[in-house]
Amino acid sequence: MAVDDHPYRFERTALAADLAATHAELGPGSETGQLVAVAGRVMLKRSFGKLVFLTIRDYSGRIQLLAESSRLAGDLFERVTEVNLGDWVGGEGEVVTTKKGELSVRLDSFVVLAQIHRPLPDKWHGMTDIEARSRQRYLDLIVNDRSLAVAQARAQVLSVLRSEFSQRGFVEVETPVLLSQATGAIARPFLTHHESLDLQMKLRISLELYLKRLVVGGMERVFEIGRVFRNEGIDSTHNPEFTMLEAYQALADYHDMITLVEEVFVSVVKSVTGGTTITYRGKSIDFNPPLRRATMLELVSEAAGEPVSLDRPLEELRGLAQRHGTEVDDRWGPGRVIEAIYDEVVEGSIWEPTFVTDHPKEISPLARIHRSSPDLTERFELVIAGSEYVNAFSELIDPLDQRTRFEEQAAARAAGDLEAHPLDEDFLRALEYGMPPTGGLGIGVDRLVMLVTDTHHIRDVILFPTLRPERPPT
RNA sequence: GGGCCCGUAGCUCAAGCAGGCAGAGCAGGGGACUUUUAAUCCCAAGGUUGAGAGUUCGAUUCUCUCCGGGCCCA
Repeated sequence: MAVDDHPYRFERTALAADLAATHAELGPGSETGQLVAVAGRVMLKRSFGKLVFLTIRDYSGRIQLLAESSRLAGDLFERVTEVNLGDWVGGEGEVVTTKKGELSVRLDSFVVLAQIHRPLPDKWHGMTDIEARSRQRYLDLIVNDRSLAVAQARAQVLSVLRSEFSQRGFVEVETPVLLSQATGAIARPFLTHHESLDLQMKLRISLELYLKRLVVGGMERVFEIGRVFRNEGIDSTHNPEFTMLEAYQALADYHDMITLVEEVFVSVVKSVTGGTTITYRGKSIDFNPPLRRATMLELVSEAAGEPVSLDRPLEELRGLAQRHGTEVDDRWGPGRVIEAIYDEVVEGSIWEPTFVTDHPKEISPLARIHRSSPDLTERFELVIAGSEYVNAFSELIDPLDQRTRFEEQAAARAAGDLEAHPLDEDFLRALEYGMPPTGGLGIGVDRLVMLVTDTHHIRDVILFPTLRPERPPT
C-alpha cells in the first residue's frame, strides 16, 4: 500500500457496524483471517509507545484500530502515533480481538485521509450548549451520537410518510413557495421582492389552497411535504421555517382522514420505535389503535363541569371563560370563546392521542359545515401530550360559502382582528369550476419528529435552525 | 411583549454570594510506556472573563447599556 497521505479516495471494504454485527461472539485474542479496509474519523487514541489503539467512527458506528510497531513497515507506525483526535484515517488489516476482547482491525497499513485543524470539543462531555450545537451542527453531529440519531430518525419519518401516502395513491407535488399572496392560514408572512417583475412577494405560510386547486384539476389524491414560513416568534416549538405535510383526497371526508392519520401515525411510530408505544418526557404514550375520539364541545363541557354549546348566550360563555382564567375579546363570537376555553383548559391536559373533532364554524373558515349541525364544521385535530400534531377537515368545496367565510374573515380583519384569513380570488374561481367532496389534512412534521425522538426543542430536530447572526453585521 | 436566569481557555466546568495575583479536566505541544476502553504518568504552554461604560485604590465579581442564548408566562 502506498504511504502517500491525503489520497483522493479510499476503498473501504467494511463498516464498523457490520464488523460488530458479524463478530459479536468472538472471545479475547481471536484472529478471524478476514482482511478489511476501514475508514473514519479518529475519536479516541490510546498510545503505549510501541502500541497504539485508535477508535474511529464511520457513519455506521465505531471500531477500534490496533497499531503495533512490529507489524507496520517504514514510518507507518510513526504516522499512527502522530494522529490527532478528529483526523480522518483509513486502515487495512485483519479483524481480530485484543487480549481484553475488543473487536479491532490490526493494522498492516494506514493512511491519513484528512487532518483536523481545530480541536474537537471535549471527548467525554461533548458539546452541550444548545446554541453552539445549532450554530456548529457539524460539531454536534461529530461528538453527540444522539444528534446524529435524531437526524436519521427525521429522515426515517419522512421516508415512512412518503411511502404511506404513495402506497395509497397520493401523488407528491410541489407548489409555489414564492407568492404574491400568502394564504391558507393565519400568519404574518415573510416579504421579499422580485426585481424584474418589480413585485413584492411573500413566502408561503401554508400549502392548502394550491393543493386544493390540484384536486379541482382532477389530481384526486395529492400530497406535499414542504417548508412553510411564518414571520413570528422563535421558541422551543416554533422555527420561522418548518416542514408541513398536507394531503388531499377526493371523495373522502374527515372520517376517512381520521382513519388515514391513525394508520400513518401508527406506521411512523412502529418504524422509529419498533412498537406502538413511545416514551415522551418520561411518560409513555400508547398509539395502539383505535385512538380516542371526542368532540371539542364534549371536552370543553367535561372540563367546565357543565354543558357547553354554541346555543348558550354569549355572555354566559364569556363568564365561563373568565372563570377559567381565559381572556376574551369583545369581537369574538361563541365559537372563538369556546376555542379559547379549549386552549386554556383542555388541550394541555390531553396526554394520550386524541382526535378532537367538530370545531365551531367561526374558527374554521376552510372547513365544510358539519352535516348535522350548521354551527359546527367537520374538522379534527390530533392532540398528543398537550400539543396539536394534525389539523384536518372535510374540505369546504362550495364557492359561495367559501366566499362568505372569506368575507367574514375580511370583515374581522377590517375591524382590527389580525387573526383572520386573507381572501384568495383565484382560489374561489377554482372552486367555481367544481371541487369534488374532499378530505384534507396537515401534519406538523417537525413536531412529529420531536414526539417520536423524545426531543423537546425544535432546534434539535432541524439541522440548521434559524439563529441570529453570531456577531452584529457591522 | 413581560418575568427570571446564563455567557470565564477550542470543549466541559471552578472562582462570583461578601471586589484583592482567573483555576482545573479534556483537547493541542514535549516526554515515558506492547493490550487500552474517557488509558495512565511527568513537563511546559494556553485568557480582551460576550462588548462597552460607570462605581472603586483595585471589577470575572457591584451597577447600567448593548450583543447572543436558555426557561417560564402572554
